[in-house]
Amino acid sequence: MVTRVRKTKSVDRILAAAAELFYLHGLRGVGVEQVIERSGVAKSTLYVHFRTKEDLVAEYLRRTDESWRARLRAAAEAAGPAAADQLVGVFDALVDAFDRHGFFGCPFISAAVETTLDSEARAITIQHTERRQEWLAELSEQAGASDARGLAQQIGLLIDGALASGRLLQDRTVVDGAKAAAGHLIGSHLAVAQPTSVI
Amino acid sequence: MVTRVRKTKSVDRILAAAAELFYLHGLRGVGVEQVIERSGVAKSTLYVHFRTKEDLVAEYLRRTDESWRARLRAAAEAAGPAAADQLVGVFDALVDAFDRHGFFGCPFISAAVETTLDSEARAITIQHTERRQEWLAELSEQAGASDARGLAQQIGLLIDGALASGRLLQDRTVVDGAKAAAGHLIGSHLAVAQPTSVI
DNA sequence: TATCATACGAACAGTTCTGTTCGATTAAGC
DNA sequence: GCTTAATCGAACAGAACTGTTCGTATGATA
Repeated sequence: MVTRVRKTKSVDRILAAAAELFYLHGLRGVGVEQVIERSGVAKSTLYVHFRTKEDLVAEYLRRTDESWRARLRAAAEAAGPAAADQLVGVFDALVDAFDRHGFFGCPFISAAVETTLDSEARAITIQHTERRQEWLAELSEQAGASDARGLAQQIGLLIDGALASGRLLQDRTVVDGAKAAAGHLIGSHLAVAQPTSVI
Repeated sequence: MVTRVRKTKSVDRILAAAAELFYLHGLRGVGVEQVIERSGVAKSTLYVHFRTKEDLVAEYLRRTDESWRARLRAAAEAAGPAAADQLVGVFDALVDAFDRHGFFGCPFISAAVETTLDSEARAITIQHTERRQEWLAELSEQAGASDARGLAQQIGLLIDGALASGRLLQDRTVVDGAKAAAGHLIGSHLAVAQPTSVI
């Protein structure tokens, strides 16, 4: 049992170090040497748990997929019961991320750039995006948008744009701008669905 | 004179090859060896014209800055004389880019991920974005937006989002979605400025 | 024809990176 | 106390990458 605990600790320390480093410097900007130094494990230990660096990257992305979508969901739910409010609330997750540790984008922006077309990493990244979009489309539908997938796509664009620009400019107003834009877009889509409200 | 021509040809061939390769595989995903193989020049020739790989990357980004902004401008002007139409027309540049050679994002999304904070490449990238935003803000002001910088920022988010998502998903509908979203956002901003039009 | 800049090509140095190997060590379970 | 699984550490192999060097070739100009 305790052996199990030790084993888990090693893997977790590796993945925690990898997450920090990959997040800051990108997938290709971090070598396994840096990961082992930061995590404090021996290189041979790392290669016991991960066959290649690619495997490590893939596992890192899998974990990040879940935690990142969980954060988006949590931010949405914190915005209240109305689906329209939740769609706007999603952006509070970006605000939080920015305030917590500067802003280096969600790791999937990096992954979209730094992975080859045929890699497992890219497959995971695409799946992450699709899951996110599916969820945003559900929310959009609950909010009463006539073109739920279209609204979801536009909100997704704002999220990705904020992550990319935020990383580059290190300017938190982009996140606020994204949130405001989302509000406008949701308003536009619902106005079409419920013509009574505006026109 | 002819020596000048030859010299220019070498540099241009190097930069053309670099542009293609960097665009497809990212800055860190391309080695100088690949650049010289593709351009057909000797390695020593490359290092005559560029002191380091970093210098090559910087020059590549400088040229791309100009050509990319020129394309955005051309697409905007092709949309007609009205500033509001031009703001929407900007996205036709993305449509064109997608149709021409698949879609791998503008190189500055890659550069935002793959450059270190203190690099010249990042400085050029930031400057590129600022110039683009300044221009978008001018257009927004001409269109009569009350918060021109705010509108420009939101349009910029859509552009960057489309570039990032488009690269990942290879789906051209994201560009159409971005364009539609821009239309909505411009409408919202102008509605505030000119209350007579909607409410 | 002599000169000068440009480019070539091929070898080489030095670093960094991924991945391997293996004997020594630690600690928990029986 | 013995066994077993996990870890360590340190060396090593092999590849890839950046950057250098230098003798040679080419071609335009004077």
